[in-house]
Amino acid sequence: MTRNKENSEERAYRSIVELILNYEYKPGDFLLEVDLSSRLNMSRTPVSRALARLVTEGFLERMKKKGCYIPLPTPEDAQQVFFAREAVASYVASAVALRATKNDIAHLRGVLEKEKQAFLSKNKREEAKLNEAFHLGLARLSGNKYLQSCCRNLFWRSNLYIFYFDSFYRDAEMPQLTPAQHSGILDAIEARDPELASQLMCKHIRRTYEALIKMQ
Amino acid sequence: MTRNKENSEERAYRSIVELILNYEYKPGDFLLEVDLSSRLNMSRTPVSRALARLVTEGFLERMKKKGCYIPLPTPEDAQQVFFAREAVASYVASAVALRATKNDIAHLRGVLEKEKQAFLSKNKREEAKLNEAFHLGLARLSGNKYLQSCCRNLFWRSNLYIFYFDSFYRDAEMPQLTPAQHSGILDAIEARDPELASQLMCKHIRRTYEALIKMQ
DNA sequence: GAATACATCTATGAATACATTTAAGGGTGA
DNA sequence: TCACCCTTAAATGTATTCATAGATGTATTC
Repeated sequence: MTRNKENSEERAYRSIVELILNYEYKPGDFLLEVDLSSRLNMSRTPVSRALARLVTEGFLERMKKKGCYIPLPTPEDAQQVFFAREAVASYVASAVALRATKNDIAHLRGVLEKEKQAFLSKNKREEAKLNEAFHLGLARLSGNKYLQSCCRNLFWRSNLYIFYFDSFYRDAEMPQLTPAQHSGILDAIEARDPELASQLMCKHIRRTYEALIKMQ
Repeated sequence: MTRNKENSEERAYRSIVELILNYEYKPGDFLLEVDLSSRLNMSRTPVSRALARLVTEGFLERMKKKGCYIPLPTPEDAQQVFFAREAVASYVASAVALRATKNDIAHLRGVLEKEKQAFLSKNKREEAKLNEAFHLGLARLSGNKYLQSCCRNLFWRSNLYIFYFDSFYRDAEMPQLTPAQHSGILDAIEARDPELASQLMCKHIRRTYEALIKMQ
């Protein structure tokens, strides 16, 4: 498989996400096209297109003639994001329980193993990455590209909250039972129990949400 | 409420959708930027951006350096789209059952009334429009902008199939129990029965899907 | 002193010119 | 005849330039 060279828009897209994930911008900050284009050594065009994509994906918001910005987290919005995630991710979990091969499951077990280690070593960045790998991995295994893209968008948006609160409450540990919960979901999938998998996923997301609002 | 002037990208977006809905393009056709820009009397820029948006929304697909095109319907893809719609729309229906006001319900009843009339007069274009109004109306009433946008994207994509098959099988009536099914869903919502509403929505979408594949 | 009209500034919106990629077609050699 | 490569044209990708909306500040008038 030849890895095809990515174009500027793609690079812009990835770079912008990376910048956000590295706390270079905080919610409410405007991501200005000229700033970004000079920062990324390219013209405004690909930057502008990348931003537009991030907006339609729900990762950013935009005010006309003002710019794109990282959405300000609000309790209502968080509630909506996590509720939507519950809806989609639980469906995904049940679908995966019906479809996943032994190989798929083994792969996810590997992710969970690394996640546990990251959790023990308190490597939050790595933890977040592996959390994403787990959830988006499941989405991929659903075999449904539409559910996958919904999941992806919702996951990112919800991660915004985790990132945001995490950065302001670094001391306050998220009550991190995440790896254990993930493990339970995967067990249900391995047992080919769609109902249980769906239910556990729902609970998992709800708990994450509840942990979040308690931190506030 | 001052109706704010829409910009070129927006106009391009709406025009392109309109062109597709009027069968000016068929699945597999490339929507070329230059063609569209001359057709819509604007430069390539807003057209290109509108197309990009339609692609990220899943309405169109793109081959690099070749163009954007209306996706070729395949049974597998149809299955995925409708399955995803089931997942999201059923959740929406249950949410609406818990939230809708008398006013909301009255509004939807109005839509259904018109839909019935359109059905009786065999005005397919109008029917499709009102079908959209019903489903996207529900999505809006879910009060969850994320579910709403998922619904919207999935609905449009699924409509592609309805449009496509409809245009090739104009004689073969879709076994149109749609208005009756919509009515049942709305009844369940009015009765504040989220479980039933969700279930009926699921069935409704599945039936639409099954009617579709039978036509093939 | 407040309100309104006007100027200005900044960032995006749009048009245009230029570069690059890639699919496709034709030619060539095995 | 088939496979491979080279050419080329067509469409997008990118840079640049110009236009414009929206916000903010400022002066003028009542």
